Amino acid sequence: MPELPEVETVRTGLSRSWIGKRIDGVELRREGLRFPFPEDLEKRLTGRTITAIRRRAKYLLIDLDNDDILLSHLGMSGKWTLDASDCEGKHDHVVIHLDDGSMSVYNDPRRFGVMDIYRGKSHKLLDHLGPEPLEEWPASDLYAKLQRRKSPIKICILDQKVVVGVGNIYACEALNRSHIAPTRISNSITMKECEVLVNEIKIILSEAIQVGGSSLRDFAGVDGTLGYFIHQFRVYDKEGAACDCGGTVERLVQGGRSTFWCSSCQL
DNA sequence: AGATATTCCTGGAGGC
DNA sequence: TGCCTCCAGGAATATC
Repeated sequence: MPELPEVETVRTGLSRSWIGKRIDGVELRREGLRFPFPEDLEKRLTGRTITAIRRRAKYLLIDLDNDDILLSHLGMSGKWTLDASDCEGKHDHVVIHLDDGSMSVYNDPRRFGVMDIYRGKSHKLLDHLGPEPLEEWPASDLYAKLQRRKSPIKICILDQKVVVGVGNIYACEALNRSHIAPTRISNSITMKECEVLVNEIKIILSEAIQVGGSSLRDFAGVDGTLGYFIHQFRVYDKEGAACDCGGTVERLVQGGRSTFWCSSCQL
């Protein structure tokens, strides 16, 4: 579900409520999500105070007062709810009880999410990740990576080794705004086009963060509020609709996933 | 190494 | 109403 703007929206929401709170209890309702939970997860969380919440790519990094880090990835359908009134939902997998008496609930129907705890600099899932698009990310870095590859550009920008945080929606939207066809083979993309694309990715992610991300089926902020960026979509899930240029939005499948684009203005 | 297909899982939508 | 198939915001893994 969540791409960088949605995860960032969750990070902000969790930060407001969690920082400075102590975890008084943890309930793990199943063995794990995408991967098994570490055996000592409950023990390592209980009694700890949350000191900060960071984001790396689409991962939430929850810093604890003993230098352990709780890692949470929302997968396609994961959702954190703060101040939850109940935790008996069918897919309520993890419940955290805080010292103010509140409950935070992690719900994830498809269970593609990840929950792990680690200490130190690196984690297996974070090791290979590419640059953060909203931090230092020069177009020359993207250009160099695209030169070495021979996949369609859409596939490349979804690859977290090339750049992190861009998922299917924002990949489609950024390519449309950049007037680059998703089918273009990566090593045919010029430096000039990389500059445009890097710029558009930065802009679209920033704009989406400003309005709380995009709410399609599952996504909502930690208090249930919806993200409004869906109203800014120009191509995503709009097959047959008119593009701004007067052309018609088309759909194709790349890497088993839907791509929406306009062949009139994306070349 | 890089490209591609497969895999995990549930639920909603649409066809009949 | 029910049953079926297809599709969904991710990304590790195996295979060539």
